[in-house]
Parts: sequence; structure tokens; C-alpha cells
Amino acid sequence: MHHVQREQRVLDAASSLICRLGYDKTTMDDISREAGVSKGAVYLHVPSKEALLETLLMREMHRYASQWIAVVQSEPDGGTMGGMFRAMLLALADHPFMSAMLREDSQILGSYLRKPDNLLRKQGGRNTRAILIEQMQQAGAVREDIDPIIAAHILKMLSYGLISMGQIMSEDQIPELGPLVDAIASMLDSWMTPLLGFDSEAGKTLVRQMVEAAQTSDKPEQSE
Amino acid sequence: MHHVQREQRVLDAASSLICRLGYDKTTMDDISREAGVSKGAVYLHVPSKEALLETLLMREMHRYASQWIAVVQSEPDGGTMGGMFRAMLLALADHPFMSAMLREDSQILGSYLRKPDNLLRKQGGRNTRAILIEQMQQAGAVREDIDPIIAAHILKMLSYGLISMGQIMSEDQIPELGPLVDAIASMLDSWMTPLLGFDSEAGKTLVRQMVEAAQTSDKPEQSE
DNA sequence: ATATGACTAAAACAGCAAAATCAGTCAAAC
DNA sequence: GTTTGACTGATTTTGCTGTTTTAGTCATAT
Repeated sequence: MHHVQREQRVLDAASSLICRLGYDKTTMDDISREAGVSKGAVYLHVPSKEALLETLLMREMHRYASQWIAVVQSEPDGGTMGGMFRAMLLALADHPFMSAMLREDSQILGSYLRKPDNLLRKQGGRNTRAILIEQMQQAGAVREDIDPIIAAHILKMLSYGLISMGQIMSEDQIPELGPLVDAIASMLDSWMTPLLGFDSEAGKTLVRQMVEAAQTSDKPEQSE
Repeated sequence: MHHVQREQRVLDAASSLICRLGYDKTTMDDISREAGVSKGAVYLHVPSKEALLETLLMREMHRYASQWIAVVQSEPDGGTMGGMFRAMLLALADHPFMSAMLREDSQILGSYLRKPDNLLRKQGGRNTRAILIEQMQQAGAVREDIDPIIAAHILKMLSYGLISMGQIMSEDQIPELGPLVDAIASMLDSWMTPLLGFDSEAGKTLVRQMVEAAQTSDKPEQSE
């Protein structure tokens, strides 16, 4: 069995278990058993449980970002603010760890959240969302009179709200995801998109560039 | 000293202490000391600690609703969806207990949240927000092609997001409240308000009626 | 080489009794 | 009549014990 194959199986096992039981209640023995490998083998891929979670989080972030780009590229309205954000919310709903990170869910992330130098605290640097909106403005895809920082914050409120409502109200009171994100997209479009037509492709390019920039800065060890 | 006066002082003391320390860590002795009355006197007004919190929650809900109505009535755009919601968010930001209830904050509400028949669970009945939006549509103040249930849910996501962001990011990363709610209001207006002019007063009346209906249904013991 | 699982040290946990806390009461003071 | 605060019993916390769990290792087997 190849290393890469086995690493995937370990990560998959860890992912499914941690989603179900949470980081604290999932043991390394559980993971190795679920992955069908020995415990020692797990430690050939990952130096510690904490690092395993971080690897997992990174993988999920990359998958999430990739899905986001892919949808943005393929949809005709992927370059509009609404289309962009709808793709983001749908990708978010598909990636439980991404959601757990965004809402800092202690049920899933458990004691990892309390570590002083966890991944969440690190990436609290510059406001990439605001920068994207600013670039969208320069490209003519977003109205000039909107403050990028405030708009970025509203987007954050919406994403946070979307993935958190399940915690405080029963599932059957929450509308279906599809129509809900469609409505959010149309709301954003009517608010942010200028009346004049604009180049949707420009928006798509901006998203791709932003994600690629973020992903290369994740892995400085690959630079040469 | 009059009963009513003292009751206010007790409630004020309880409010300030519970906001700071949370329900669990605030003792009845703390409250009586802070209010400057004896413990026995507290029990002349309130039968139990739990009832004290519920009295407090009711008072805060009424104050919140009153402030909301007042601002809606006084502002020129109070009858538009945006103006209405801006007034609501500002009132929310002024009423910590209302916010704590909305976000089901266990830091503040503590063990009260776990009680099986608390106030929060009771009022989980019909979706008053959606009904208001439906009525706004009938009054011509909201576009017909918007689904009231979905729109109501988006409003809930926005309120929840607004009062919850402080929990997951530092205060200095959050924009000022005024410009933020202005932006949200203008977003909602551009999304929900029809292009044709409409009667803003009609919207104000709807809000007043809704709040009054809710407040009278709170006190069935006063009927007769 | 590569992979394993018994092993270890450290941490988490369950059980328990003593001590402290606190919601609620009521005889006494005003 | 009104108000008080010392008092009470139930609950929670604390400090301790012995036991179990678990992250990570490494001598051995493949």
C-alpha cells in the first residue's frame, strides 16, 4: 500500500470520527482501527494528534477552497458578488470542518480551541474578504459607494449565521439550503452589483487569484 | 420606600450583576447587597431565583420592544423594511439580555438554559417575523416575489450574526455599530422594497400592532 | 525496509467524604 | 404592618484515593 493512499485513509477515518465524536473523544486507537492500519503507522504520517487535526483542517480548507473556485468558474453568475457568495455558502455547507472552524465549535474542535497557538488564531491577519471586495470594486463588479470592510463583515455575519442557526433552532424550522442561499445571493446582487453591466469573468479571475495566493502562502516549505 | 421603587432596584441590581457574572455565579445575597435591601425583601417581590430571572427577561423584552417601536415611529424611514430592521438591531445592541436570549448565551443564562420549560422554549411558536413580512407585502411595502419565511430567516441570521461576532473575534476587528446597521438597512431596502413608492406609515402601524399583540399575549392574567 | 501492537508515563476519570456555598425561611426587631 | 439577617437543608465544590484511559514509543516480526 502506498504512503499517500494510507495517509488519505487515516485522514478520512479521522475526519469521520472527529465529526461524529469530536476531537477530545476520538482516540488515536479509534482512528487507526477505523483506518485499518496499526497505530504506529499513523505516527509515520503525523507527529502528534494535534498535528493530525491541523493536517485535516488544512486538507479541508483546501478542498473547500477548490470546490468554491470550481463552482465560481462553472456558474455563469460566478463572477457576481451574489454568485460568488452562494458558491461559498454551498461549499461551506459541504465542509463540516470549515464550518466548525468558522463557528469555533467546541463540540467538534474541543480542547484544540484552547491551545494558545492554534490555526484559527494564526490566520486572523488581514481581512482577505474586504480585499476581494475592494478588487471587485476596481473591476467594476461592486458599487463604489459600499465600504468594503463593512460589506465583508456583513458577509461574515451571514456565513456565521447560516452555519450557526442549526445550533439554536430545530432543523425543521430552517428553510431548505438551496432556496435560502439563492435568496441571499439575490439580496447581495441587488445591493452590491452596479446597475451597469460588467465583466463576470473578471470577478471569477479575482476569486481564483485570491484563493491561489492564500494557498501558496499556506505552504512556504514548497518554495525553493 | 415604595414597593415598586424597591422592585426596580432589585431588578436593576440583578440585571447588572447577571450581565457581569452570569446567572449561575450571581447569588441572591449578591443581589440583595447590590440593591441595598435585605434578602428577605427580595423574596417579597419574587418567589424564586428562577422567577427573578424571568421577571428580568420579561422586563427587558418589553423595554426592548418599546424602544424598537419608538424608533420605528420617530424615524422617517421607520416603515421601510430597512428602517424597521435597523431600529431592531440598534435596540438589540442596547439590551444585553435580549441579545443573550437570542444567542442562547450559556455564559449569561447559565443553568437556566437547561431548564426544560424556560421562557426561550415557550415562545418558539409561530414565526412572527415571517408574518410581519407577509403583512408588509400585503401593504405593498415589500416585493411580492420574496418568500416571507426565507426572508425572515435571513433577518434572523443577520441579528444572530450581529450579536454573536463579538464572541469569536476581537472588538477592534468589528466595524462601528452605526455604519454597520446603516449598511444592513440599505441592503435590505434595495432587496425587499418595491421600486414604486409606498406608505411608510402603514409599515409603522404594522410594527406597532405586532408588538402590542405580542405584549398582551404575554400577560393573560390581566385579561378579564 | 516497513509495519506492528505491547508497553509506559502522564493525564483523565470515577468514587467518596468533608467542607463550603447558597436558595429559601421565619422568629425576632422595628 | 414591614423588614431583617441568622438559620437550615439541599446542593455543589473540594481534596483525596485508586483506577482507567490514552498519546506516543520502540523492540520485535514481517
